[in-house]
Amino acid sequence: MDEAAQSGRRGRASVRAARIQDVAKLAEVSTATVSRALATPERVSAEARARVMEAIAKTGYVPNPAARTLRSQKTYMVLVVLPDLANTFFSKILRGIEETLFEAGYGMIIGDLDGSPEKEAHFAAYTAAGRVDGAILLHGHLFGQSRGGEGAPDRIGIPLVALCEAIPGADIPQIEIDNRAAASRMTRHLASLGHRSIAYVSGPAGNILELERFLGYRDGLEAAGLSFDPALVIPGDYTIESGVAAGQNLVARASRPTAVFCTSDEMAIGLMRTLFSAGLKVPDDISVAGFDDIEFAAVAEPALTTIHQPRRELGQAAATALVALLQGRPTPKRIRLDTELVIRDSVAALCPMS
Amino acid sequence: MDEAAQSGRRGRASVRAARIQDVAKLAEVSTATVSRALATPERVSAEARARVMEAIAKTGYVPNPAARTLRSQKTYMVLVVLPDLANTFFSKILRGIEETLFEAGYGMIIGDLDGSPEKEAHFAAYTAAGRVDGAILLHGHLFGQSRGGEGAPDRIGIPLVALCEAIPGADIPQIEIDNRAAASRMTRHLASLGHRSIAYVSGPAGNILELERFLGYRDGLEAAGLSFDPALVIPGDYTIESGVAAGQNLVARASRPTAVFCTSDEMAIGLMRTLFSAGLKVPDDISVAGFDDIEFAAVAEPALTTIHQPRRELGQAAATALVALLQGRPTPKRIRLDTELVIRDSVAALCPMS
DNA sequence: AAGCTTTATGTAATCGATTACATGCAACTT
DNA sequence: AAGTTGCATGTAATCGATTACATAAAGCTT
Repeated sequence: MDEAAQSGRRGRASVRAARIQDVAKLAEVSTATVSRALATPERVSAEARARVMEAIAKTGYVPNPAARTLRSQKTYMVLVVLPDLANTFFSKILRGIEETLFEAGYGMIIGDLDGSPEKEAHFAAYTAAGRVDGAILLHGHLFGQSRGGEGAPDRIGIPLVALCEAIPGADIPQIEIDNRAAASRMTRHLASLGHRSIAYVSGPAGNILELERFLGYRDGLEAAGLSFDPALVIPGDYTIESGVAAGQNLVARASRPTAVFCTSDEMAIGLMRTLFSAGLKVPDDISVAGFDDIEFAAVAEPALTTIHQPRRELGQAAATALVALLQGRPTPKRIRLDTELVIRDSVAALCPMS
Repeated sequence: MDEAAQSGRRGRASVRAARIQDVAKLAEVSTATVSRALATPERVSAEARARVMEAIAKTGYVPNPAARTLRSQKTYMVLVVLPDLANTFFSKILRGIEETLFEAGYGMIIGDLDGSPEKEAHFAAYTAAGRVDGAILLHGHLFGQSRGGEGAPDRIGIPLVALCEAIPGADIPQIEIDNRAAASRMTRHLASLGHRSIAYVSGPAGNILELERFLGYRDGLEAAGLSFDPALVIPGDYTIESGVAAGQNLVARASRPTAVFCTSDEMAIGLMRTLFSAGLKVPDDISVAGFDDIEFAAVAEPALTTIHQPRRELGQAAATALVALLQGRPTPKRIRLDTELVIRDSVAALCPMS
């Protein structure tokens, strides 16, 4: 049952990878010296180092990660857990994470929950099994424990960082934007254009982001001297489909709000779709605002007024914090990056006549 | 320099993970029996197995992947290399891959080239270092060798599968759609609606997908009795931005085609954006077709006529093929999945008057 | 010059699993 | 009853690195 023979590849790529022993023999030093030449070059004489490097180049030696991990108990791998990879909001965040981790010598494993929380257990096992040195969590809670609960100990035992969705009660660094302030800002922007009836399309119930943004929406209403009307809150879950559904909800109403604040661009785009199909015009008949500033926001028709999140920077900040933790350095418990109100064409001043 | 003490976590999560020895001791068997109870249960007596299982449950034992890999030379990890994670086209493919790999007991590492081919070397090192058992390549060529070149041996030495972008001359399974036929189909569809001047927004030069689709475009023209006009080919690279640029190109022209076939939905959406900004109406003034059928295609304004690719199924098929390879089973060299022409609102019949 | 430090290197234990080989015992054959 | 076969299990080698400890040589101190 020789694999190489069986697959008919013998003699091709089946040359065994070089081991540290091969390098040591070629350089006429011990394996310890080879290892040191790579990890702590200053502790090896210049000539020995040169011979080792030459031997490495000649053999094409690459340290075996499994052996290295087994001995040093370090995987140089980080797990990134996110709720939905298909959500374009995350891709640029991942970029930021990946590039920062890469520079620090870490690889990245992506754990896509794909909307099914059961999968979380699967990825929690990754950490438990020691497959990764640390994890960045974008999905709003810790492994194992369903939710907060007075200082429950994190049974994971590896450094964690929460990104975007702050985890209440967890004693780990949190990297986020000020969702509440941003939502308030957008609500006030709409109000400042004369809108007095501003609907709100929410995120998933119980979601921390949603909580914050909802509070911001209410803050904004209050600051503008508008009263809160529960009938203007339409449930959503950040997906295009829920935006479409919210649009249908809106279209079916006898009296409609003049502006709609969707807490994700996906929902805003889905919602606009429904409005168009119903013959309504944006922003003439109704203004629509989004949140996130994904790539498609700028090219939507009409171009979407939204809140810009520094996605790449968020990823970088989270990765930087995690690497600090992994290297035993301290890191701030809470990092907040600034958002920006991006004014495009989907929101217009309310015509006094309507 | 005790890490646990330093980070102040001692006594919390710093309980050492259970090893196979701990389980063996508790179950009063040897480590070999524990290992066998997990890998080949039928070779262990029922009672021993029961004791082992109980001990595993009690200790929460999870085999150390590094140790397992070191000994068995299997990582149970697969690398997926793709050109651009931010391209929404890939996310559902990844889903299909991930779910299939997961069922087969494999994990997935994502290698995002992020538009910079240099990164390929980085991920090639993953395979060389034995971090993964196999790889799925979505970026159109093999590692190391820049391009084809008469039967160059794959120096990687691990099973590979090409997905979406067939790799010419490579002796590995290819999973794809019939890009040529699909492009031809769309071109004929446009022609059948009376369009005689059909522009083509291309993918990146040299890209295999692009090659195929371009051939399909020409097939379609020919089938419709239309002659090919090089002036109607506008360069693109599948991104929104290049679609925007293609739109500007179009707008600037004195005489415009009546239909534009964009070889990605992203480009189609970007292009429509530019047309709107220039005061043109889709599909009244000009018809626009896409390719891929990403999520946003259905909610674009107007909804995009495009080619639907079975993305999840493509991912599943690729993963299935790779797993077969990894397990020494044969797998077909070429798998082609069907596409579908999705007719929405961005393409209209040409008004004879114009 | 004896003793101490520093520097460079080698030897071998170690990480935690898998698995080839050995062993003991029961069941079966003739 | 002796020999054969097969099953369940244990012993120990092995994967390929890192690193604690040992050692040797060179440089310093007084």
